[in-house]
Amino acid sequence: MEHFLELKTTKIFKDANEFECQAMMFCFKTRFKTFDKNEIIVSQGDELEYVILILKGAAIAQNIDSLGEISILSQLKCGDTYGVESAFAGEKFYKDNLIATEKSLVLFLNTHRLLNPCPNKCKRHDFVLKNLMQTVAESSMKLLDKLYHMSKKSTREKLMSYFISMSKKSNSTYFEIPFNKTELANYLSVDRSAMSTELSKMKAEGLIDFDKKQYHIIKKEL
Amino acid sequence: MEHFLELKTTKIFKDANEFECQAMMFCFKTRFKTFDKNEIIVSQGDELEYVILILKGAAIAQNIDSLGEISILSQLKCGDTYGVESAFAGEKFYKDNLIATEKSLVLFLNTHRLLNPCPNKCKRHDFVLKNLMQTVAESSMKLLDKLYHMSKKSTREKLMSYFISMSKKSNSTYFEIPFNKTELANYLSVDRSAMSTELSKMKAEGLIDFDKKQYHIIKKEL
DNA sequence: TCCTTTTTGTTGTAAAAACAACACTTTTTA
DNA sequence: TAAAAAGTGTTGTTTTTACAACAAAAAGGA
Repeated sequence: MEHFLELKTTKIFKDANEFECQAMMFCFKTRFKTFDKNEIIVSQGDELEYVILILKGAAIAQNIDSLGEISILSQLKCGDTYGVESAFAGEKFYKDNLIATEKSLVLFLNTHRLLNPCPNKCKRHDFVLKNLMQTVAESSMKLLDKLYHMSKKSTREKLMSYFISMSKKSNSTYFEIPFNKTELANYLSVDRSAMSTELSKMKAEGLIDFDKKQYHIIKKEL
Repeated sequence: MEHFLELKTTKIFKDANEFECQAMMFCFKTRFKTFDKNEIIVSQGDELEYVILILKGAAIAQNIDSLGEISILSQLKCGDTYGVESAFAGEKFYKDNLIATEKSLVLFLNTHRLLNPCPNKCKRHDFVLKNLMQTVAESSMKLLDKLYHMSKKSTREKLMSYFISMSKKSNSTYFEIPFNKTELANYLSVDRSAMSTELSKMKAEGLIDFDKKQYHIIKKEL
């Protein structure tokens, strides 16, 4: 089957064998399509007919607000989906432009077929739904985490909140974060240079230590 | 059937008739329980065995971090659920204390029964899952909205971003918001008095007008 | 109705963050 | 490997925000 290897690595289809995948491609009226760098995968405001699954490459979701300002809301990697929440929430249109940031292979899954009972009663359909549910739930919890850090007043508190949560996840005061400094500042919605200054202060005060993406919480204080 | 009227008003069970509800109470190993004001419904760190559905009353989810600081993460009303995202994401423990803020009636639904195929193959089980999926997706989109507003740098931008989004939802420059000023400040994570000052300025500059919870965008500018 | 509580707007001050500009380092890629 | 690009830390300045304290208005309860 075409692209089975890529499907197998995604959270959504990880449980299914080649035959089942093949069958589900019909269930979900899927189609594969490749996009070049900077090509638009879906456009903000277009009818939400398909949920998107990135199989190769990467993409960004960018939103243009009514003041004309562009903001990048998320970065999608292999295995990531776009539009699932919107589809399940009953939205009719895409909320963002989805743009390939490199040559990408994308799978389109028909939202109607996804949301409604499978006409073929295929066994694996329920697993896919459960997997989708899991990814939605996980992304929701990630949003909650981010919100929790961002709701802190000062940059230092935002940083500490994030570090403590990362420290908990790795069960150690030593941990690695998935961001460089610039990305961390974006994640926490603070000015990069101001954050850099604060990090240096915290290091000087002996609260934390860090090198590249490696961090160490020494004292849990503010 | 006991408490059918309350169940019927929730998003989760809205599709089901009394007989089906009755059947599902067995499927999900549910139990009803009443709580007095300030009683703890579930405790942070306890095993996540049940998803909670508030049928009467109200509750708050409060989180105590490792610095001992308490923060209120959400306020639950009738029909609201707690723990669904955690359950579907495979979390093992409750992330917060859930505390009744008034005399409340609560339904507990067994997470294992919810997540796995129904042994009774009851017809409505899938609808409940779909409804749950919808509520999770909707709450996820609400979080995204909030995050979008909060990521703006200045208080004025946060306010404008929120107002524009509320205006879009009601298809009018006149709209009502679900918050009083204090609650709005909490929602946007800004200081109430600073926000009050900013609102007054915006009114004086002729950008917006407001009275109580009624707002009007006059000019979409900053 | 009156009294109490909550909500709201205002002000001044202190603290913090954004911003801009720069040098230096690391990473990428041609 | 050299050149270009991206990332990082530092500084000083300006702007914004948080904080605190208060009075007035509105809402709720007895």
